[in-house]
Amino acid sequence: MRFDDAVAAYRSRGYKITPQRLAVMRALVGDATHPTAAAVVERVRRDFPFVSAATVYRVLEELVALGEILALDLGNGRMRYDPNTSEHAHLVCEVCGRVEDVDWRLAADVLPPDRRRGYEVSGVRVVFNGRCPVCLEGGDGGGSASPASR
Amino acid sequence: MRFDDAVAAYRSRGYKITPQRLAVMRALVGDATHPTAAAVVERVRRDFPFVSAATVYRVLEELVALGEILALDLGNGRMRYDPNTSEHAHLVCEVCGRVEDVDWRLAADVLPPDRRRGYEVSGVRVVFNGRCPVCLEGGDGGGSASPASR
DNA sequence: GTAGGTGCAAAATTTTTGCATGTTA
DNA sequence: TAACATGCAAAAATTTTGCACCTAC
Repeated sequence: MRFDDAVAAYRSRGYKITPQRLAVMRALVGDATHPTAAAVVERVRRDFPFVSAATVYRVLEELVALGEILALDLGNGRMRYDPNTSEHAHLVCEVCGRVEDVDWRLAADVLPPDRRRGYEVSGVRVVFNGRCPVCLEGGDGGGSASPASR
Repeated sequence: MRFDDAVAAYRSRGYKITPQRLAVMRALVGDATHPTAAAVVERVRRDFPFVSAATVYRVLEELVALGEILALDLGNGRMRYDPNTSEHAHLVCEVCGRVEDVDWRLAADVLPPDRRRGYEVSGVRVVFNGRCPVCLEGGDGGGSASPASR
C-alpha cells in the first residue's frame, strides 16, 4: 500500500476521506510488523486517542477490499494486516509469533493444471513456520516465550 | 491419521482410551472434507448424542499434539481438521469454502538459506485460493453461495 | 443539506476453562 | 481407588452490527 494510492482508491469509489481513514492508512504505510487489528487500533490512538475500535476494523476491511492491504490469517486466531501487497511468503515464528515477509515469488500456476481438481486458482498463500533468531538463541527445547496464540 | 496409530499414541502416553476419544477418532479417519470443530461435534453426536462440545475440542487438541491430525487455519475464523498428515497443500474455494487436499509436495527447504532471515524453518503451509468447479459453474461474478466465512 | 461515516455498546462466534462428578485402568 | 476425563456453564477473545448522532463533500 502506498498512501496516495489508497487515498485515490477511496476517492475513485466515492468514499469520503475522513480523519479516521487517514489515520489508519498512516498507521499502516511502511509497516512490516504485520500488526493485528488491536495493534492498529493502539497505534491509531497515539494520534487520535478516541477512535472507536469498530471504526478501525471497518477501515481495515475496506482497505482489504480495495486491495490496498492484505489480511493474513497465519494460524493464531487473530487477523494480521500487511501493507505489502506484492507476491511474497511469510515466515512465522512458532515461539514468539513474529511474522516477516520473505521475498519468495511463487506464481499461482506452479500448481500443474492436472493437480488443480477443476479449480480456477487465483492465488496462493505460503507460510513458513519455524523459530526466529531471537527465540533460537533464547530458550531451546519447549515453548517459553509468549506464543502469540489466542 | 490411522485409527490404530492414534489409539497407540494415546496408550503410549498413558492417556485413557475413552468412548469419547474413540468416537472423535472414528469421526476423523478417512475424512477428506476438512471439517470444522463444530462439524466434528455434530458427527460424533450421531453415534454419541450427548458428548460435550468442550470434550471434542479437547480431543481435537490432543490429536493435534500427538501429531495424528493437522489443525488448519485456512483464513476464515474457524479451525479445520485434517487427518491427512502427509505433506500436501490445500485448495480452498473462496466462494463456498470447500477445502481439498492437493498432492503437491514442497519440502521446507525450497526456501533458499539466504532468504530465511535467520529462522530455523520447520514446516510450510501452502494454500491455493480459487473457485471450485461447482462454484464456477453456478454464479460467476460476485459472491453468491455461502462463503463459509465466520 | 444529505449521503455516508463514526462511536458506543451489545451481539455473535468460536474456543477455552473451572469445577464437581463420573469413569478407566 | 485414585488419577484422569467429562460435562456443564460461564469466561475469553476477537470481530461484527444496530442505531443515533455527526460530518465531509
